[in-house]
Amino acid sequence: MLRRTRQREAVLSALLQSGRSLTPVEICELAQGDVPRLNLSTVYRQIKLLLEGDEVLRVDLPGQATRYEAAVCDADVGDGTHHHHHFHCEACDRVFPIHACPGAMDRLAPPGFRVAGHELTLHGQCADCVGAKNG
Amino acid sequence: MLRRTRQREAVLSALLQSGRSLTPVEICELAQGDVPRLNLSTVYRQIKLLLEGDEVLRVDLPGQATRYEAAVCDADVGDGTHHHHHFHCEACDRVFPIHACPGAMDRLAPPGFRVAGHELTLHGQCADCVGAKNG
DNA sequence: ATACTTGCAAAACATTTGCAGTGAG
DNA sequence: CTCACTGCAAATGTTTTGCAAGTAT
Repeated sequence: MLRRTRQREAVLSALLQSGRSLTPVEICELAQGDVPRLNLSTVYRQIKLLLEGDEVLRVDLPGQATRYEAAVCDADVGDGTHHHHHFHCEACDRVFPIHACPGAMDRLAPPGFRVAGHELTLHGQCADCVGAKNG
Repeated sequence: MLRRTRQREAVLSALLQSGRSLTPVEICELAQGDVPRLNLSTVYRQIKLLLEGDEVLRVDLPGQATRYEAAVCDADVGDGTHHHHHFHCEACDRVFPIHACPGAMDRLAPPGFRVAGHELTLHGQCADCVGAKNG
């Protein structure tokens, strides 16, 4: 059975409040705002529990450290689709959710292939980093 | 410039002969059949070079160690664009190149974001596996 | 001969685990 | 009171790097 602990709340809260995907280290640093002595091990243990409970999603971008995000992101569309994509900022290395989708990808696959789903990752610079560079 | 070395051959050869995705450790063990003193560091260095030359594909399955496979793209288009995407077959676990691209992704990013590029991964079942299942 | 490559060891980074102490139920 | 959870340190696993020696061109 699962206990309700401050650490658990802090981890989930960090994920929810950030509104984006976080690495375990980022989660730990954020959550330490609530629980200063929070340990990375505990973050990993909570992530594992939260994954099993489908409260967080694993975000695995090729070549990047594994990140996690709250399963119930902002305003959840009621249409049943959690579908979204990611933007990876090459400057600050943060990952943002993108609630848009070009759709109709199925045509791209070779004939005979059955497309079950897709992942799209944009990369470049986020608004913050574009701003920092130009101004 | 790139030199043609026994280690480079051995790494590529291991990938080609196995016919599947391998972890760096697996590659190293296999390639040591050709070059006994082959080192893991060298495998990683060769992988990096081979990735840049599009001779090898990275296969990143969530929760598993990163694997690599030979990018034996038959008929390679000579139109100057190396841009392509990937299809991951959930049945046979192979990765295929897709020489098509929906394009115009830049609109999907939030305002202020600068999009430098994108990666698209389709997943489902390849023609072989669809055929094997139905017939 | 030149300088890209290699092998080895050690560093850097990511994730897990043992264990004694803490705290939720 | 119990037992799951926590913090810390140390183990494990993955990938990168410094450097002297090796080798393709």
